[in-house]
Amino acid sequence: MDKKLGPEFYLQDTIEVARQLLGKKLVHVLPSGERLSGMIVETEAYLGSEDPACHSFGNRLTTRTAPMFEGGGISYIYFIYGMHHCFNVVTRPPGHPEAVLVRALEPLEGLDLMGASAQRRSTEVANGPGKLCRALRLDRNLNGVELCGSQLYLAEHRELTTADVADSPRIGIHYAADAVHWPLRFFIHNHPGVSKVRYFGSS
DNA sequence: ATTTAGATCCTCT
DNA sequence: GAGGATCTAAATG
Repeated sequence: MDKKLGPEFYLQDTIEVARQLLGKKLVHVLPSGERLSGMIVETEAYLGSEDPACHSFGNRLTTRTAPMFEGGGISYIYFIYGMHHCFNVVTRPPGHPEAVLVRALEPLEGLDLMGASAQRRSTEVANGPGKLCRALRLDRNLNGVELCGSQLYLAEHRELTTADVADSPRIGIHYAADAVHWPLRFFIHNHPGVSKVRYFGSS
């Protein structure tokens, strides 16, 4: 059925992975067997020790950042603002603590379980990093798990051309000095599932 | 339409 | 003890 991405995919350059994740499908199979999935429509690259916006800036190795120091192909999920989780895909070989934040999904399977309804359109239940974790039920129990497994994985879904992909500075990293302006956010141009941003226009 | 405030807790200094 | 890779609701112009 699903054509899973192989381990090699995750070892590539982080910016390359961030772009290529657009159009891919993220799948979470619950213990009950029910499937929650969505197409990735927005990502951000975090470039490790040289990136002031990255949790692993300056090779900061802590309990939280440890997954990023592992080899690419596992998850990095952290808890933030006292109530939200953020899901990342770890990239590159061991020792390069880099990752891609998945910021928004277009739900594909399990819409009812994600809280979609007539009132709440499916493109609004996972259009943000915290919201997508709630929709797919991703939390710290899934931190550091393999993304080629049967529980949580990524798969091919839609082929995109370079014309489908837009970029912008990353969101919510005002503390990150000059990196504030780096164009490391990628999203599918004109896709309704992309998160709403009130910085300067990027729809 | 845009801005502000509150929720809420884990991680690091 | 401070602040955060966020979200929602409520207040304001």
